[in-house]
Amino acid sequence: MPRTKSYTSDDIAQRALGVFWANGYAATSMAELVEATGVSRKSIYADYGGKLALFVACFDQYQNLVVTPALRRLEHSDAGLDEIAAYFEQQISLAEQTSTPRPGCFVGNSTTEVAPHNAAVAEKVKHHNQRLLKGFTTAIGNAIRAEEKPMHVKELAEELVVFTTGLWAHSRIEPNCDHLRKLASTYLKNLARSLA
Amino acid sequence: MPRTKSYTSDDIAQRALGVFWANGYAATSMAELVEATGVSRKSIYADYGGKLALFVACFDQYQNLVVTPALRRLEHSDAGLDEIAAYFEQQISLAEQTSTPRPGCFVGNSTTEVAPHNAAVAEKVKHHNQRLLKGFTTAIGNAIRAEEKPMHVKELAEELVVFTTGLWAHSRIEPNCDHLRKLASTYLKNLARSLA
DNA sequence: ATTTTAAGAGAATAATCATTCTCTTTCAAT
DNA sequence: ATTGAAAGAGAATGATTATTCTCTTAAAAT
Repeated sequence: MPRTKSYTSDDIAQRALGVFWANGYAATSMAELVEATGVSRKSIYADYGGKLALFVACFDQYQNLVVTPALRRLEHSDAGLDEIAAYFEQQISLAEQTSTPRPGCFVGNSTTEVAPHNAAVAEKVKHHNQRLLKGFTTAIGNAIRAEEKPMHVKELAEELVVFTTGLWAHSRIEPNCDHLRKLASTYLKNLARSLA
Repeated sequence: MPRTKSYTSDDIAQRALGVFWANGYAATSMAELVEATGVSRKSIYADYGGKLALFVACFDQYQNLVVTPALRRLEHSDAGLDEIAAYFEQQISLAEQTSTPRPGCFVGNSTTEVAPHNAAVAEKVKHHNQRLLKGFTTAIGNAIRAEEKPMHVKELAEELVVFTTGLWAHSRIEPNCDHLRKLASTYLKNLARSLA
């Protein structure tokens, strides 16, 4: 009778994510993916059909493995500025485990490298940004005292998404993670001041 | 006697810049460069030796053709927040002449796509960011009234550099330039408020 | 007009992969 | 032990594309 599979498609994508994240799409070869996943070309092609499809699947893995854990505290209805800070700290401490050139944010990298050429990737990028925006919006909304006017919460959250994109881009070539921490905390400090 | 050259090396790089900027490094072929520059392979290779060297040369062209004009007002010793706004407006109105996927910022794109793999490009990126930082630092410094404490001018300027990087990344996939304008003006409005 | 070098056109070359194919090996169920 | 699908190893295949080469054309100076 048939031998049972020793790994799932997700296993492949999880391991492929690490390579794509570190090197980008174009600079990652199938040979590297075979090596990094420990799975033969035959099986990769059987499960995904090709390099691009595998890359797209990595977005879901990135959400599961990186984004969801990082947003764990932020994605509660009572989250506030501390939970935004926790998101930054989580991602920076992750970056700290690598050295320059750091991987940065898989989504941010794909925004410039792949999304302009590929609709499926562009869609995933948009979805990620909306997820981030939603978390930031909740947190900033909660940080405003109820008796205050609603201000422009959505606007401030959008600003923060843009800043975040820039921060992870800088993280690629910034060797000093404490500098990244400083950038994040200064931004949040000023944000808090503007809400007071 | 010898025929004189009908174009300079800079002519080649200027035109190549447009292609690299729109498509990125990897997705630009020599065939496209030959077509876009109107210069034969022979001459491109004679002047630059290869695709990567040409790409690196495009950084200087980007400075000359795009960055320097955009920073014209900002790079005066008496520039202030209005001159920062002028930089944003200049770049956004440039973006407005294209449609999504927009080219974004040539330097920002290279930060994620090429700089991690290439030291020469990483150096150019760093240089550009320092140029931007210097202009922002001057402008923010001038915007603080003399009788105020010096605050953290450098820090605020660094924040703004990060935000700027993020903004141009977003510009790649944001169809609505007025939205980019809003993001920039809101940031500056809050910055002004924090200086008051 | 002739010479001389610049520059082009575009055909070869070569290298680099993504993808496919062939041939084994492995393992689980009988 | 045998069988049958699951994977693997890694050799072809094919496409793409950077780079080089050959041959021709163009124009400027004499």
